[in-house]
Amino acid sequence: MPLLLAPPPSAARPLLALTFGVAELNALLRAFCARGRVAEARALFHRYCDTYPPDARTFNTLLLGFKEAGNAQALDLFYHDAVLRGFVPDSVSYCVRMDAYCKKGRFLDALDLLDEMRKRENCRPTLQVFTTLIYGAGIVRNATRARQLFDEMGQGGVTPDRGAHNALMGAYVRARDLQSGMTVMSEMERKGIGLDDVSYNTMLCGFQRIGDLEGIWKVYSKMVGSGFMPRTRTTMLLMKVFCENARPDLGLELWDYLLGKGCVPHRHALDVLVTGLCCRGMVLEAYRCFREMIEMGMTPTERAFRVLEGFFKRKREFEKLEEIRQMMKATQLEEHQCDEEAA
DNA sequence: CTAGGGTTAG
Repeated sequence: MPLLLAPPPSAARPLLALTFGVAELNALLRAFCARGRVAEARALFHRYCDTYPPDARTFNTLLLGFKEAGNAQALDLFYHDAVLRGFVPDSVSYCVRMDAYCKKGRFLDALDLLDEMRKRENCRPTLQVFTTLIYGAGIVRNATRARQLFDEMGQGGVTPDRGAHNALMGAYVRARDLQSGMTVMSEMERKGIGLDDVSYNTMLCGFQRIGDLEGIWKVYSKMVGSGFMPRTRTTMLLMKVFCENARPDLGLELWDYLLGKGCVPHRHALDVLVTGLCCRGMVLEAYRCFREMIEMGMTPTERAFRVLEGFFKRKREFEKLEEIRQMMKATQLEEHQCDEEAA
């Protein structure tokens, strides 16, 4: 769709002229960038930059837009053009550019920017800047450098937070040093920095990749022990690992844990669990979970239904077969009614 | 909502 550039609010409409300024322009640019329409954002910028003199936020918003679009080249072009217009980059500008480089594996280029920003009066490396670089070191599998940056941050008076620890942990995991990753995790606990879904997911992913079920179990036990509620991604990872390694009993345990906490697992978690349980002959347990999902007011996927249906047929459990068919029909009907009410 | 940390292997 072609971009329609409306003329700026004219003097004949003073109310609009008063309420639209650089802050509104920035919000507009952000809205376009957030939808991946950064080219249009840039066009808007060029169209209005004379009417509403841009501030640092304007430039940084566009830099961020290019970064999120994965377009490091356009980002560089825009950046240098902005500098020619008199833009003075701040910590945020540097951070965004560094992150764009890091995500492209250009860690050394990002480090050059660190040197450059240190020479400037108006900015210092911030928590986000260090975290970005630690992450960047991890991308190029340089865990040693990641650690150095982490220590350097503390010496520079910037206290590493949960995100910085997670970035360091991720760097160790990428470098296949799971042991050091676990040490970081313990450090976080010792310092009273709570672990979050990113922390758990980082380590679990690492152990999964090298096929270390013991490691998975260690992290999982830690998670359950502290009463943490995993988010969808982590739940799915655990469910798959358990069920695909002939341990649907552990998957069932996870299921019960989540329900015990009042959490409603994702529908696909049930797919994996039902399949895993049925394949190990635990059809009644699969049926129980299927029922529980319906009792929570959710409709299992067609896939979960088909799997369970198939096993009941095979076992000639015609009563149960009929029961789940009815349950499925009832919830689908209910959903339909909800849709209609919403419409 | 102007910035950082997780997903993916062959």
